[in-house]
Amino acid sequence: MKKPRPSAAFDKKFGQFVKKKRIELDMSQTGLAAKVGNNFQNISRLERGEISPTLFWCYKLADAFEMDLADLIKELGYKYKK
Amino acid sequence: MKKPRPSAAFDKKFGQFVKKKRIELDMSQTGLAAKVGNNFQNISRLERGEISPTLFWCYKLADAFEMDLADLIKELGYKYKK
DNA sequence: TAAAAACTAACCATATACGGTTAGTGTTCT
DNA sequence: AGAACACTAACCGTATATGGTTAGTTTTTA
Repeated sequence: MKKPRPSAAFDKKFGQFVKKKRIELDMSQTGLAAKVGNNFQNISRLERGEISPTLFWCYKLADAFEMDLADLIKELGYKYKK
Repeated sequence: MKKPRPSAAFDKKFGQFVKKKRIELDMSQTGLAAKVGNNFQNISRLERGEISPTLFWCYKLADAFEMDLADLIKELGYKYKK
């Protein structure tokens, strides 16, 4: 068993949130990928919490969801505690 | 001349914003690094726009600044245009 | 002025992200 | 049933991030 990234729990929660949003907007992973200039494999990995998205990535996601990143973050509601 | 990352302009702006915030709060790069569990070299790289921080990273930064990430993003005021 | 601290910048090794490919599963549609 | 679509999951090669080291410059402090 290899050790998880420090961001593992956060990434998983964020991925689930993205998936929920995407489905609410009736988009496929392929469709979302096209909007953010990425491929559907990475969308899949993101939603499963396998990767830690950059802030820039998240901006493009928010754009695809037609909302401000600040609002997306607020909706996510994750509170980081050291 | 090697081609810049697509996020280059964004990263630079974010880095400048972080630097401004850090100085306002009278923190050194070393001090900030300690708060976010990182090293000062990476803070330097971040501020110079050399790297593209993960969303998780940004959460810890916001925490070090004692503010919500959503508010930090709002203050940054960057609007991504595809 | 001299020492200490802060920062930039290169380099290196390792970890993670990324893009693409292939394969397999499940669902929907005709 | 068969075809098309959506998704997961592995693999591989390349790019980028990360942590650490070293060196050099600027700024602050004594």
